Amino acid sequence: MGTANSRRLDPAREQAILDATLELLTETGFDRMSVDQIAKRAGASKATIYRRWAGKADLVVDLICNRVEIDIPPAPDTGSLRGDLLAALGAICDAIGRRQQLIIGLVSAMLSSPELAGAVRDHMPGRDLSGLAYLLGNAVERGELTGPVDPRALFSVVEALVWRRLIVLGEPVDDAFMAEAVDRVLLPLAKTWSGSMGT
Amino acid sequence: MGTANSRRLDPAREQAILDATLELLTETGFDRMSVDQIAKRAGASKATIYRRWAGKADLVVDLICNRVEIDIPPAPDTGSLRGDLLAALGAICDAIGRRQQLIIGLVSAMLSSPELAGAVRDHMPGRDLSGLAYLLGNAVERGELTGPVDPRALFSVVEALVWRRLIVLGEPVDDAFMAEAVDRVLLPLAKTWSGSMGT
Amino acid sequence: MGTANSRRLDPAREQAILDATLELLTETGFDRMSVDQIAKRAGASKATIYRRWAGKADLVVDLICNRVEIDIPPAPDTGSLRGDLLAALGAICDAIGRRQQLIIGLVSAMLSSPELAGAVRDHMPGRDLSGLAYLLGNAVERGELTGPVDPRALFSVVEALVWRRLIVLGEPVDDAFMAEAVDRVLLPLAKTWSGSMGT
Amino acid sequence: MGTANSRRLDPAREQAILDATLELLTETGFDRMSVDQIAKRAGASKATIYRRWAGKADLVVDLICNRVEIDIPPAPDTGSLRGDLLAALGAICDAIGRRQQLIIGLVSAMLSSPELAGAVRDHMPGRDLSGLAYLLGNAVERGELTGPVDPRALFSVVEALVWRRLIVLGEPVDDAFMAEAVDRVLLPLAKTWSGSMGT
DNA sequence: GCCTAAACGAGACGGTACGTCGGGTCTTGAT
DNA sequence: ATCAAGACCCGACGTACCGTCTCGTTTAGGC
Repeated sequence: MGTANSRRLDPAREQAILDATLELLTETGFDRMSVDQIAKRAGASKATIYRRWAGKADLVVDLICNRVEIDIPPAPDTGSLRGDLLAALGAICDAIGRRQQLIIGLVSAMLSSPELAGAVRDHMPGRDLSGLAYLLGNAVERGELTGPVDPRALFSVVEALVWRRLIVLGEPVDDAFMAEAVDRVLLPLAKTWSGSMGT
Repeated sequence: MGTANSRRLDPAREQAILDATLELLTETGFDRMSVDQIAKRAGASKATIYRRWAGKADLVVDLICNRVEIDIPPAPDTGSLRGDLLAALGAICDAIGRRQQLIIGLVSAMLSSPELAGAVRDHMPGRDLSGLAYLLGNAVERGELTGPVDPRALFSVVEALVWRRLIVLGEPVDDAFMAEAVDRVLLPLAKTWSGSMGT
Repeated sequence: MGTANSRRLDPAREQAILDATLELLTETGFDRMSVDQIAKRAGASKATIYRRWAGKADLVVDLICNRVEIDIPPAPDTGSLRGDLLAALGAICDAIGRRQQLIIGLVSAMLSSPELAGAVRDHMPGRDLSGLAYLLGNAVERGELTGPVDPRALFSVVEALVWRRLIVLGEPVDDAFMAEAVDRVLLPLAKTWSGSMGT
Repeated sequence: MGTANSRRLDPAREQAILDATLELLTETGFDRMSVDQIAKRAGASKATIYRRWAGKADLVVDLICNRVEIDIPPAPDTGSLRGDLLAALGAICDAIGRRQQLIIGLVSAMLSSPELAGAVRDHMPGRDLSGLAYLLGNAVERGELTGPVDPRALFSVVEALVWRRLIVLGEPVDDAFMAEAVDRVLLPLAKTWSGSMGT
């Protein structure tokens, strides 16, 4: 019944190792998680791990960049720009909140080695901004915005606010945060940008 | 000949250790820097280090929070809000840019232990925002802003953008970044906020 | 094109493996020689090795006991007992000297597992002592010995002296050694034993 | 109460490690004994072991060469050369028999690395042959030997016979062995040698 | 000017994790 | 059916670092 592939690294082992890493990363964090623990929990051997990844940091980076899907659910359409933004931000924050420990692990790994950080930035796939674009398009149609707004620009601000909240302030991305972010920053910016142009 | 104080921890040793830490942190980063290296370079003993600080992370935190002065030079007054904001942001980015490695070390230390992160947040003193407040006040007087703007709120956005740039993007805080931050984010927000109220 | 026998363990593979083992054993010694190396050099697979032998030690033991013929050339007949003994010992030492590394490997393997050591002792076939017997017989006929001498007993002493030289002293079995062994030990013992009885 | 020496490697730890090594070597043999086991049983850390010795082989060699005294009890004086030789050989075999496992470990270590083997041979202190010399002297006085006999030469033969018994034959050095060794080899040689000269 | 007590450098120590290597088993695809 | 290729588990290896501890020395400050 063995499903092991010969000649090729066995994908089943790979998955077991990634699963174990995910669990341990969530439970104990990056620093306190050892490669031996991962191997033991995955029922794997350390050699099997090092055959695929260069080390703990590399493993975690691969895990988060390529295996864990930061799936942000589809567009919300609540009838108002503010509601849509809140819903979208809520979805993002939800996804992040459930993986807060993971993200901290990722940052730890990136800080461990600059080369790795570069790899993360390259492989971190261009996030799907279609939801945000759709939402902003709706607002234009509704007349809430006078012109198009670049979703990438808006997202970069969202990203900045979320990271500051998590890393610098160390506080959760809760409703209060979201409300303030939308009302004080995102809505004003969207309206301003839509006035001139949407680069 | 020695200037060491008996009965009291010798401040000269402390300084030597902090200096060595600063050097090594800048040269090699947090992870690759070992306490033994610090001790050797400071001509100190590990015991002397551990007599004062709880560990590597604690040492780095203390170094950055209490010893390295993030001195943001005084207000600029260039005649326009945009110029003032650019100048102020430039000063901040300058101070940060010269200590980029340090800041990454600080983040590493904070991620290493949540308790420590809390300590950092508590001791990271409320930054001196008088310069920013002064600058915003001038803009009101000049008529560029229609009402008062909370410097803390504006600073939190600045902070968010800078951190994203450094940690997430891994790019330097250069002129292009500053110009975009001011023109696309800070000025719009300041104007919007000054219109309604100055919370 | 291949000469490989299907359906039966291919003797050619066996020989290639043994050859590679012999080479590596001679070059690097027992400990430093790995099964992977053997496989690679033989152009064989580890599975093929373990299909035939129980392990590294077993392989080496088989190699030395059954494959490498410790061929001691025929009787010399130099006209005197001393000359004959020297010639016979010379032949033995020659055969051993050329395989010194091998023998050390054998001892390593035996020390690795007592069970194996037993196997070696059982399979190390009663060496062909006919040459020695012939030589001793000649000496009796010549009158150099007053009675028969058990060649096995004499050989066991020879064996002991040779092993001590190789393992304990770590010195080669050269002419000086042989001369001393014959003159100081073997000849006296042969003469003594022939006097009383020939057990 | 701590007896630890600062600035210098603590002899107490050294002894604990050597004791543990001795135990494990006797219990499980050289190959099956791991450095981790030694460390655990000694209540020491692997670093402490590697601070002193270059590896497992080096440790074992040092243990046997410099720490375990192969104490051969004093001269016997039984009234006859045969009795004296039997008693002396008995003492040697006793000492060896109780450390058979150790000796096999030593040989394993020596075979592991030729450099080490050299070190052993150099540091293996010139055994105390005064007992044997005394015994042979007594035999001359008694008239059992007609002239002096070199104890070193006789000992080298003893050594050879004992090693062959242990390593090649893998049999214990028991009474039967001793009797045969004395009657068939040692006594004849001693008598022969004493006849001509005692070099 | 001694005497005591603290702080110091030096560095050994127990631990834990690292990344590597070798032995022996097993599966796959090709011959 | 046997083979090469090589992935796999296991467990040992030797190294590095952390944070603790103990030495013997230096340096003040109180007598």
